[in-house]
Amino acid sequence: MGGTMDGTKQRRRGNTRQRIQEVALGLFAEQGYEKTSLREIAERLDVTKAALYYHFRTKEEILVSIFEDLSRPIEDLIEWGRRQPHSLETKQEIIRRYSAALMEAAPLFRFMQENQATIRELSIGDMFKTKMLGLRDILIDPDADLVDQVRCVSALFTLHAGMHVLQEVESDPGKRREAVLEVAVDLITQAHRHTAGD
Amino acid sequence: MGGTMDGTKQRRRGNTRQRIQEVALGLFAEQGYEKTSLREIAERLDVTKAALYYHFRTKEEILVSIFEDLSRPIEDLIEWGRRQPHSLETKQEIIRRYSAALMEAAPLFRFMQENQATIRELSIGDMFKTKMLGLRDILIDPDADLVDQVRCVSALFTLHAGMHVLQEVESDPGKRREAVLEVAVDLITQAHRHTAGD
Amino acid sequence: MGGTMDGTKQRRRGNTRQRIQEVALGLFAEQGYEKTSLREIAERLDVTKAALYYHFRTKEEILVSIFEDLSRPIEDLIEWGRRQPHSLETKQEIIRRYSAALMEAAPLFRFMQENQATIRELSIGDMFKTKMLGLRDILIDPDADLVDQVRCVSALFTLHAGMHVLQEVESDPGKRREAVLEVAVDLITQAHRHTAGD
Amino acid sequence: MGGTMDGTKQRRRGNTRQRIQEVALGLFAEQGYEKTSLREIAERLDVTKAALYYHFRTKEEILVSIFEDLSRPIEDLIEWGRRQPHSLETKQEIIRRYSAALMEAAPLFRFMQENQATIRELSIGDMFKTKMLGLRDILIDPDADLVDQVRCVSALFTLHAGMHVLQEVESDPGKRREAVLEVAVDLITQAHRHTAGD
DNA sequence: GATGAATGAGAATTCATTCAT
DNA sequence: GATGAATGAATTCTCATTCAT
Repeated sequence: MGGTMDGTKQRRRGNTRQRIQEVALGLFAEQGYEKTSLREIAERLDVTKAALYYHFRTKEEILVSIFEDLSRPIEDLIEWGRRQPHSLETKQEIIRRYSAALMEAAPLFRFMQENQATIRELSIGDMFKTKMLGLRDILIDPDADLVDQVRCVSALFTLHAGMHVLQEVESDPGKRREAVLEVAVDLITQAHRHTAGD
Repeated sequence: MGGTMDGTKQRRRGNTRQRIQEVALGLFAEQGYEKTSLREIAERLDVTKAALYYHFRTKEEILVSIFEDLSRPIEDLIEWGRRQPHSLETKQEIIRRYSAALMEAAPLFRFMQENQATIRELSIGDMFKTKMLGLRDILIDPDADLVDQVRCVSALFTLHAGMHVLQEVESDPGKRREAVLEVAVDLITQAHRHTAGD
Repeated sequence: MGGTMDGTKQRRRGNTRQRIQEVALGLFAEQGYEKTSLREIAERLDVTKAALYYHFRTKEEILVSIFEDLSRPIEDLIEWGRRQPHSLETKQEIIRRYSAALMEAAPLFRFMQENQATIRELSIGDMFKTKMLGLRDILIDPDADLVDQVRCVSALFTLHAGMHVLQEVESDPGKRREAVLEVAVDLITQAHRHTAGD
Repeated sequence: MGGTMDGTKQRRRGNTRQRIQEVALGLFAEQGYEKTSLREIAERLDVTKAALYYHFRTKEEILVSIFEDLSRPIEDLIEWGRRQPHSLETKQEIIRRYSAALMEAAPLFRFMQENQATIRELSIGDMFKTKMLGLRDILIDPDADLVDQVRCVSALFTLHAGMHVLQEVESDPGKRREAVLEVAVDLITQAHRHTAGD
């Protein structure tokens, strides 16, 4: 009251929307979407539930907005990939960039991996599926052997899952990521070679 | 069968517990654990909610009982694996048998994959984690390169995820499974060769 | 199974009804009537809920039967008191015998004291009230001063409540009872003297 | 009152919390705590059950809040008593004031007397016990004869119980209270005289 | 940009009770 | 003398959502 202003209350100005997204994503990733209530989100932000409704029309919209904001890099990547020749180099680069994008938005993707059942019912389920199919179409040659198609998918899964596993074996996330990346690139490469006869 | 009467109501006798498990697993896999209410399960069985509570003490107990019953083959497999030499042949056989076990209890494992966030909070989360670590300890050589360790984990993930993907590319589940299996075995084999110098 | 018989199962023969009453009273006194479920009673007896219904028609009937069985001495006491002259000696004797009767059926009376709200709604509420009025009519002279009437009621309450209090001050229940008895007799005596001018 | 509108719906504003407490206490006292459901309370207030949960987190919290609000005078009394000399006059005054305090919050204390079993399990059980022990410590001389200690406790019980009894004998609550008070003061006085040799 | 008060729908769970065997 | 299986009605409680202020 009076004074020059600073500190908690003031910093809040205008970025409540984003703070909601951050806190919500944190809780969604930690506990799951259904187990996270709006009350909990509001409490952690020290606002009322009604305040959330000023910024978002529904609970689902909070999630959708997070997804839209955080998945843009992946969208861009796919866009980029589409315009490249489907060469081995491109594929390898896609894998590398995809891995980087996953890391950037790690909580979101952890959430998506652990809440597939929920997501399937929600609108982002379709959005995500569409994106993944876009990726797949770049990586997978439609003429390829079924086994090689599986390899491509496996590469993708390896990236997705690799982030959260093996934490006891290797604690340095950088090294872990590198190893995961190597396996993924390897799988893609094998798949490509068989088909292209390269 | 035979005798004075049969039909729906009579056949029910004594197998309600199992019917609950079946229906519940179906719904859990389809909609997720939290989105499936006991009302829904009861309605589908044409009994009252209270009847469910005669057979199980909580909603969670229904899930736990399903898990315990259906995951026994995997437990047996791990037990078997532990007593074998950690040779390449053993590892390959483990992968093959594991794949078969996953298929046997496909709905359960689909459920587990799609509801990880839920499961993590529940008691079966720990049970499952323990089992997976048991499997990993058989497949992974502790001296192996980190990359090869990732390959082993990747093989496991490929099996898990492979069942539910690529349905548009190859509609025959048998062929799909074979392809998935080949990729997994391949990954395991690569990992083993590097380490064993075979 | 065959043999001479002994031990738990055999001893049960024919006295299940009574065992139900005992266990039920124990739980009713400990936790209250409403918080004690038939499931709990059955579990403690290692029989099924349905077995309780072989012996009693309702939950309330269990309580009623306990009350009827255990409050008979008090009924007898009142009967006896009615036929005596309403002299001081009689009143003192009534108090003494009543105190003894309360001790005999301590759990029942503890239960009744701590569950008055419940009992009021149940049929034993009326039974009990009738009995207490009977007692009162013997102890209280209708011509007596209001204050002396209160003294008589107070004597009764002192007996009822005195059993469960002062446990920290005096751990010997015998001494406690004696002290309580002395106060009660004293109150009755005062009340009688004033009225009778004795 | 003044302004454009009034009447039932408007008057409600802002005092719902208190109205819940009033209605709840009424029902708790009439029927007992367990037999009173939140549905009943809500219906009587013409709000939904959920509205109760906006104001109180649990059913128990409703009771606790009532207890805290209504038992403050007693707390104050004990505080006051602690600072006085433990003379006969103080003790008599305590009894008088305690009696007045009981009348002020009669429904609460009737409830507490008739639902002891319930209260024992709830958190207010301990709060109440602590208060009563505080009172006792003022009234009872630790060197006193056991019988005199009983007299003090008996005085307290007489006050508590006296309010609800003898309604058929004397219908004027004022006179009843006076008579009860006299007996209680008498008991305290006797106890004090013996010990102090006054 | 947010709050206070409330709702309607629904969740899991518990209970006394019933009845064919 | 007792059980196994089930029911119907109720209970406490939680949630996403709304809206006047």
